Amino acid sequence: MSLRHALLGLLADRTASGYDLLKLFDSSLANVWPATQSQIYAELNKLADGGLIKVVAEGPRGRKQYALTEEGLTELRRWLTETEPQPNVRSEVLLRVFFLGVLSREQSEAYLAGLATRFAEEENALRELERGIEWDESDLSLYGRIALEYGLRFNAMRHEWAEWAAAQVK
Amino acid sequence: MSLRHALLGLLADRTASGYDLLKLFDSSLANVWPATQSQIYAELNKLADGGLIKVVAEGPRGRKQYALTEEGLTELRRWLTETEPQPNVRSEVLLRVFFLGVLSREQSEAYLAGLATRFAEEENALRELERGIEWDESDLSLYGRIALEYGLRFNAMRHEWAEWAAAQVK
DNA sequence: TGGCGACATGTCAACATTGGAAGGTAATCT
DNA sequence: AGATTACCTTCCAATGTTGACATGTCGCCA
Repeated sequence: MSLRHALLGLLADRTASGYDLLKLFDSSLANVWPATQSQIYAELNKLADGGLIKVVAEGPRGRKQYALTEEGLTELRRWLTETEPQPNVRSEVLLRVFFLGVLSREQSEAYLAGLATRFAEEENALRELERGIEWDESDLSLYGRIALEYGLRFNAMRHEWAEWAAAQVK
Repeated sequence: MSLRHALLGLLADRTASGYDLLKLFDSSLANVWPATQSQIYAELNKLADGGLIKVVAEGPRGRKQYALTEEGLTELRRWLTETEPQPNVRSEVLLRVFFLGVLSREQSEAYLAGLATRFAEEENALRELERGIEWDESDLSLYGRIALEYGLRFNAMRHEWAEWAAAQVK
């Protein structure tokens, strides 16, 4: 379960409430590890119970500001250095490609061409996103940029692949 | 839920038992849409209840040979042409990269270099896989090759990206 | 003929994930 | 002052996913 480590990672940078974290997930982690509000609040309570994070301040409207504890930081480092990431494996797009045989060649080609367009659009959206972010000299900026570069290269690759695939089908 | 459509897709090619499908998932779909035995057998029963597939023969040891029905094929086509694939979004690798700031620069660089190696190895494993498959002129071969090409390009891209990222950190 | 490995299906508990409902407080705008 | 919007948390039902356990049959070969 990576959600707990995602929360620890965000709290390693700065303290935050569940509500803050929810927005962080929607902005910076939306394309990496999406999470819903129910999941986040539930996990925060578990982490607090387990002593990996703690409430450092209570604000208006029942706001609870969480901070990472020593144990939490240790656990985050342990996760990074001592556990293997499980390869990201499910791809609905690829699954569909597998079964294009049930459509006509024309339909398949159109499908793949549509994918190419979509990927190009996503690449552009990421470039927009990149421009909208104020990068500084922090670690989060450095690694955030590296993650974003991954997204850019990923979409460029998929774009080219889809065009190549459409040509193959033809 | 794509599992049901994965099953429909496999049955579009030929009839098969749950056991056959289980092995197909482990071989051809392992890197695209993994599924466990419990999931497969449960879903087959639901699909049969819903009339999307039907038992066409019973063999020894309680073996049930399933085939796609007209409704099943229609549903598979509908899924392909009329529904949007939800973008493949979770990446544990990328999530980890986001939080490399809690490690030292040396550790981070080593981590990224390790990724580069891993991706290169995966690319080689896919090439092995490619050689081991007997490609014919069927649709499944055509689209299977296209899917495999995706994997090859994907790993090449990740390999280069990880090397670039390691250099950035340095 | 006894045993082993492959074949074949079914069931269950636990956890992950989604989406929504519910309930409330503080700040801001008109 | 009243309405709206943003803030903030908790709970729940439904579904997806994993891994393990249970159960039994058939074919082969030593």
